[in-house]
Amino acid sequence: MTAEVLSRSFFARDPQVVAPELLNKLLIHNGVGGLIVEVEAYDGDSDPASHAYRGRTPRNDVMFGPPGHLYVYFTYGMHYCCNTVCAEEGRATGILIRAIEPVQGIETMRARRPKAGNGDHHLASGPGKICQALAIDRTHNGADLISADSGIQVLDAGVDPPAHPAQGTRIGIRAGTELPWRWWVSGNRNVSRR
DNA sequence: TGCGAGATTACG
DNA sequence: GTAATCTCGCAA
Repeated sequence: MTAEVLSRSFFARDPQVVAPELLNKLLIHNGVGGLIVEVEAYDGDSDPASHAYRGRTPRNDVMFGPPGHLYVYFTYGMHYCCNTVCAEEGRATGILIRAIEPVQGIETMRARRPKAGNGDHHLASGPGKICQALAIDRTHNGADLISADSGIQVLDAGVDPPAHPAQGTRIGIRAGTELPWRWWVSGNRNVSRR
């Protein structure tokens, strides 16, 4: 399998452009990961659903930094969610990785997700589940996805994004609910809501 | 310094 | 339908 690290410039574009192109890319942490099959775009100070909507804070600081880094946040007292930072430095955008299709290290994922039951499509079919399955937490906030140092990378596995990804509104938000900034691989069983 | 809400998950 | 669980960010 060919697998090349994505370039910084791949991420240095509008999140609404990058998001559908992230579908079928490989998210890997230390040999454990899979194909991205569901994403949501968040567009900084123009997007009322974004954590950055009300300006820069310690929590959302990474989103204001250079593209190609990982923004990890903790929510509901128990879950981590991870995003890829996009656009130019100073503009706070992120793409929430909502679901992946397990490909590598599936047994490791299963051990980390004892509540997943049978079926690979329960291992990482949600943003909190991904971080459990890939062991991503706040220590990975700001990790560089281009450099290999962090152990977390987004790779081009040689699978093209879908020519016609499914698109709809984002999940779990109160504001900006009308914006159609969620994309997923149509029919994939790993998508968080089917 | 206090308090409300949260880009969720799992179980009843 | 709703409990679990804790951090952040704004208001006072």
